[in-house]
Amino acid sequence: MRILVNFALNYIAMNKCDQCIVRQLSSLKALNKEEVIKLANSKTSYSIKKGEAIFEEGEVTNGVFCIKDGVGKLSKLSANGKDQIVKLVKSGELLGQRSMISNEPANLSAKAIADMEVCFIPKSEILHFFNNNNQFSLNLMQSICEDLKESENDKIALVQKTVKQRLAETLLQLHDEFGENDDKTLKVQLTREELAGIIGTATESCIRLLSDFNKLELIELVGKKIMLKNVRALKKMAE
Amino acid sequence: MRILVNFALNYIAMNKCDQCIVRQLSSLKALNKEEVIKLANSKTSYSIKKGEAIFEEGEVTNGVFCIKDGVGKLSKLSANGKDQIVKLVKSGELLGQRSMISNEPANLSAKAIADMEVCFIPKSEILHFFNNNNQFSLNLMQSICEDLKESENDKIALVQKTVKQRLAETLLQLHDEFGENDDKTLKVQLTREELAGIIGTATESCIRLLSDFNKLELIELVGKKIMLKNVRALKKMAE
DNA sequence: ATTTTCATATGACAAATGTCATATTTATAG
DNA sequence: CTATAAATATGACATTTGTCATATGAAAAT
Repeated sequence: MRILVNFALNYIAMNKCDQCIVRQLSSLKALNKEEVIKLANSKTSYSIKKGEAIFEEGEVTNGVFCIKDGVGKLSKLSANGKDQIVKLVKSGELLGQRSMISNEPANLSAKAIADMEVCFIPKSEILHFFNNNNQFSLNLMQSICEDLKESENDKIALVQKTVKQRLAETLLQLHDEFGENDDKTLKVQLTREELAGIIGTATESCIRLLSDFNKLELIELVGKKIMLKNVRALKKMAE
Repeated sequence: MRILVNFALNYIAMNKCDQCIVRQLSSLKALNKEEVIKLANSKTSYSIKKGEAIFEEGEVTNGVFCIKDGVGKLSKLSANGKDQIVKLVKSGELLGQRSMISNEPANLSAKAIADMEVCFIPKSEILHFFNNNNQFSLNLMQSICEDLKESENDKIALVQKTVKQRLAETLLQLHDEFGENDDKTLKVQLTREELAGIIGTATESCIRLLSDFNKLELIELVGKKIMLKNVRALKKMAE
């Protein structure tokens, strides 16, 4: 009887995580059934409203966050009050891996750009998987390596490209990564300020260039939303 | 007899790597005696003259390089012929970890800034250690996380700080990381062009600012060498 | 020793970008 | 439904930084 109940409970627990998009897309895909059950029993779920923080710069998180749904930004506030966005994160990704591995407080703040559903996995679980599942540790490593490569390339783009080029590049990336709505506008809904934060420029410069792009018919501004009209020309501009 | 010879050979082999600075400072410190012997038997050593490349962007390296001695730069050439330096590396560090883990050709070129002594460790060895030694894999992971954090902070500095601030910051970092000669000048001997490549600006701008710093007595230019004269003021300027 | 080459230095100017002021539109609170 | 606040937009201007020209100094080659 006891065994049967445990089996049922585990079955329910596992299902919660086994079907999850994060399990399918992230390093967690390497976990076996047993590990997924362990995961399902130790995680806690949260809802985060647009604008709210998952964690702030300097906070000790002691675990990682799975993004089940929504979009978030990793950013750092500068002395002059500007928020430099380092990376956008979306469903299927993990958050807070770096600080956890380094044993350091978060270097960046994580905030929701669209309403989010996240799960928290305590550090002890992740380290257990890391030490007992080579494929998981390799996956985790590869995902951090991917972040590093992207960050290095961003760094180079910041120096070697103009703001105009970086805007064109970023619009294309947002389109690629997040897709478009039925009306062909970009699915990620960023304010001009946030977009400026990604390309690393002043909000006014960003708005001005969007206007220019609009006049050149590279894009169309539909209210606050942005529609890409000439992808080929944008690609050319980005180079 | 055979056993004795093997013992002697292993003893010699191990010594080669066991006493090495890279073994003491890098992720390799987690290796046990047996693993060090395995390492010593599979590595190959190279001398690299100042200016020469260890590997070039796009090359498949299939392993990592240990830096026994010297200083190198990781950089990427831009369309307009400028060399953006992403990171400096010095003795005790590993090189090419990211590409190896990601299974990708090198994203950056590695060149010697001062004559270097390096060892090459094949990928198969590193992966073997990664899969069989948890402390090693954790160390490797932490070192990549460290690179990621640094890269993200650099990215933010590029956007939020002026060229002047970045120059001040970089001079202080070079002093911290590489130390000074007997005559108090910076030990890393970079050309103005390379220094410009680190802070991400034009060579002329870099030279001009060094002149300004010189006039303000923040630094002193001793031929091509640089001596920090007012660290406090430089720190203030960097913020 | 002298020529040639390369790194450093500085001036003059142009281009890119940031800042501040101020509309105008859109969203939010009461 | 209006009042208020916030986001978007644009102009005018200042500042920073890059580019090109050219000079000077130092190192390398002949």
